[in-house]
Amino acid sequence: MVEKQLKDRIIETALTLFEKYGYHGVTVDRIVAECGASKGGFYHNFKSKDELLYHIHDVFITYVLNKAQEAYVKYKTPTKRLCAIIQSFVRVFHIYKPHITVFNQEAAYLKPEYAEKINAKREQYKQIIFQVLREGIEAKQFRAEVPVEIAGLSIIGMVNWMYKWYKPDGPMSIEQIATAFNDLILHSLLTEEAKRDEDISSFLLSHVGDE
Amino acid sequence: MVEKQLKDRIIETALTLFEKYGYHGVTVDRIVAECGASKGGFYHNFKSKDELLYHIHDVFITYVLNKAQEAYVKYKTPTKRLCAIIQSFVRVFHIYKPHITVFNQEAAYLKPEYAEKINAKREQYKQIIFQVLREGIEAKQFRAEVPVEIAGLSIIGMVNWMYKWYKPDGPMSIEQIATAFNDLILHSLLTEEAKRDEDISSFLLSHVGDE
DNA sequence: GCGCACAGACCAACTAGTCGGTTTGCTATC
DNA sequence: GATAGCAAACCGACTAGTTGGTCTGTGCGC
Repeated sequence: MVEKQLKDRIIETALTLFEKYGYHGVTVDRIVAECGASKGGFYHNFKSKDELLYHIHDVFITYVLNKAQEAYVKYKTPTKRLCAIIQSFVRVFHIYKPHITVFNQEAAYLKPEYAEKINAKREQYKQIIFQVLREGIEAKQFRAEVPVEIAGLSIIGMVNWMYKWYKPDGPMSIEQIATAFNDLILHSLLTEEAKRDEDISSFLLSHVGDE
Repeated sequence: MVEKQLKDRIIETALTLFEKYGYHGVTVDRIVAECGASKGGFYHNFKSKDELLYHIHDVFITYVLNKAQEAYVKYKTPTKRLCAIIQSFVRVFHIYKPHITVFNQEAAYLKPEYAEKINAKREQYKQIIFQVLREGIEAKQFRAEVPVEIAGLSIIGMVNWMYKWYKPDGPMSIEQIATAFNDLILHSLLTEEAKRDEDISSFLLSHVGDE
């Protein structure tokens, strides 16, 4: 624990390089050179370059899926659940931006056996979002006309897209971004009655009753 | 015009393959084999594999940028402009889905001189969206609290993300998807007054005054 | 008979992965 | 607490296979 293990150093270096140059734009030789390791050290820790790619994917999706499940269990109303899930999703960019970039860019290059595992978790995540949206409509918090699949995929899309523009040292903090997303998303989902609910409208940037 | 030229056949084949296996997952040999051409034929039409990648990027971004500019000129109010731009954006998936997949997945592998040209157009597109959002806030059609950049990037993100899930033979038509997007986006942007405007609320799935 | 469009054998460079060997750290023994 | 023994961690030269790109042609329209 005193020193960073080689495996971690390799992952860290690989992430930085993959994020910038893409999986195929970086050779194993480059990775090991950049972190002062060797070919042998690399293949002692990973079965293949593919396994490293899988590992990066898995760390991120496992983490974010856990966070969503935690948020789902912790809160009891659809609106609160959705906001908590989105907030946790956005927050991940703070720690895992390079992972997410690789996850969104290089998934196509995962070997079938790895892709299968990752896709199963990806699918689970999607289903949680869909579930919350359905519950929200059921509970009359979200508009009945909202198409669950489109709305769910839109949410996933707009947050995931952050990997193209989010800069940790940008003008807005990660919490501000999460709040802005929640405001936009809730405005598009909530029914008029729900917006008038004090408990719910607290997630909005401005309370509709204020004017 | 009587027969499909080799260049077009190469592009078409390359697109199908790139979409499925990624740019680096497909060799030049594979492309030419699959479309009954030869190495010579390929390099007669393209300076390099990179140029083919650039060409695919350019066709799509040029097309979609034109469509956005046309929509902007054709309509005069922010809401109409935004809806028309989004509609045109979504419609592109009907024709250019493989282009868009490659565009979103493989941009990192463009050689610097090509990347520069593409990014300039990409930036232009972003600015049109931002502009319309600013105009909408100015005209009091869109809520003043809406953060222009976040909202703009969200819109671009959610539509672009379609490349991950859109299937031409899915349950919803491209027009239905466009309508659903517009409904979600307008609900998140419009002021309460604007929603009561007959002319504007016609873009919503259900008119708020109906209840 | 000239040049454009294309064919296909060939090449040089690159890269993931291997393999015999060395170092390091831990444990049991005296 | 020195030492021997041993396994895991790590090194780096080497290899086999792959791939973008070249080059010498060849057929064909005008």
